[in-house]
Amino acid sequence: MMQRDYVQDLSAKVGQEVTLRGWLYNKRSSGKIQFELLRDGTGICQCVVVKNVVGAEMFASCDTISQESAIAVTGIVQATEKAPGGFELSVTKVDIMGAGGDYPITPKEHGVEYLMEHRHLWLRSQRPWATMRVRDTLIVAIRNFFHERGFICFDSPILTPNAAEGTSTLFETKYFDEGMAYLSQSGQLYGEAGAMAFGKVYVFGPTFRAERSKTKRHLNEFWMVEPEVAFMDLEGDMELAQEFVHYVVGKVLAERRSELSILDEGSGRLVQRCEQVLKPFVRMHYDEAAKILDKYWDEKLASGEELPPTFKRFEYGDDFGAYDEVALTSLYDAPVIVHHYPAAVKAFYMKRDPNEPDKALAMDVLFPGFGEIIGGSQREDNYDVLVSRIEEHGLPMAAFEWYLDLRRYGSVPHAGFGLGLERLVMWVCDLEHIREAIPFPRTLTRIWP
RNA sequence: UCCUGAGUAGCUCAGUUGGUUAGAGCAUCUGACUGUUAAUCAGAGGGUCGUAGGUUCAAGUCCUACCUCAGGAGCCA
Repeated sequence: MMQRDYVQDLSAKVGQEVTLRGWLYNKRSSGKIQFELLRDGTGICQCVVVKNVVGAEMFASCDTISQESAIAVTGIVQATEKAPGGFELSVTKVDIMGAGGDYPITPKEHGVEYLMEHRHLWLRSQRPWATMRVRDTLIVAIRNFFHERGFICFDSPILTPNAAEGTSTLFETKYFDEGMAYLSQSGQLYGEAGAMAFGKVYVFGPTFRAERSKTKRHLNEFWMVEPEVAFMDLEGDMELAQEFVHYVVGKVLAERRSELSILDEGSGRLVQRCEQVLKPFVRMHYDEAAKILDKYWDEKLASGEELPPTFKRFEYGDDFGAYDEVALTSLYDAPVIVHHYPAAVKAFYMKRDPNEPDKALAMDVLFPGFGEIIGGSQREDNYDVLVSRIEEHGLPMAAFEWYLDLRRYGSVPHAGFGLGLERLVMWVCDLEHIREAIPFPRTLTRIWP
């Protein structure tokens, strides 16, 4: 591979001549001196072009370079406080490799819709750049976390013959002569097969939901990581979820400080957010959470405070709505795990607590001021019970024959959870909308670019 | 699927009670400037006011329908 100089390595090359290759991010010119900001993917470097150093001809041609033109700049690395980032290049030579033309994203305000229409170019800008680097760190941390603990990566199919939970609306496509196939909405059931084969596995892949969701927390295509562990109960599941969050968010704090600083404009707010979730999680039974919410809404309603038109008062037995999750987590400084949800509002495969038959051994991890990031449960491991659950939910038994085999042959207690990658990226980066947490979002009204 | 709001220059927006030739900043082009930090300063070009219809002497502004998008709810991760 050819010798390359990158912006991120400049601190070790002060006084040396380097050639940076990248794109013109922005420039300022002042008659006989030009400041060109070169972006190479690893960072941004200010390049100083002085007329009587490079000569009138090269100076004039530099003056014509438009935003996002591809350039190779040669010069001496200088340390200076006047340059953003602390280093700049005293330019001796500039090669224009590809002209830029009228670049649609100018260094001024743009609306989100306009930026999304140019997402393929917007990714070059600072905020998406920082966000995607945080996302990358989270992905690597997720894989490392599981590998360090003896999990193996166990890919589930994306084309599946049936709905996993039988509830969500799925994308469908023709599958040769086999009828319809559906894009996977969860790898969990396959993960359970993996857990019985390998003990500890994690499924990490794209997930598809054809719901007509229209909120800032929903994508129709997103990435989900789903660990599944044999011989683990709900208690172990909650411990794993906490350890997992601490590990991956800890990696962001260790490796992506400068990206967080770009995202919060140097306020340090994002670091504080991350440190919040490194605390021990608050755990509470659904009944306790329900009591707290009852009191919370009673007081709110009594105070006469105006509530949003879509507000619906929580009642015991309900799953939590968006307002409930935000309300509950606002009372604590750390994530909250709610467990033992009413079985009626949860999926068929979740095991019920023998001591509280109307409650599922399920848990959700709720992040402060945000809501659900993780949902998990101990799975039903008894063959007869599982069969009757499938019947109760009106699901086609034949489709679950292979799944039932897992209970026919050496069934054991097991548990797991699912975490939406983009929800985590969104929370860590404090994004306004989840669509900024993935390179090319797929939402109800967007499948382009 | 339900509720709310918005569409005016390439982009972000202003546009009063309906009233002359629809404005600003940025971007683009021309010029000035040797330390700029979204550089600044002077000038120029740039518009079927989402679409269709209606009211009126007169519509960006009022009315009706439609289209598109955004925000919120539900569904969930």
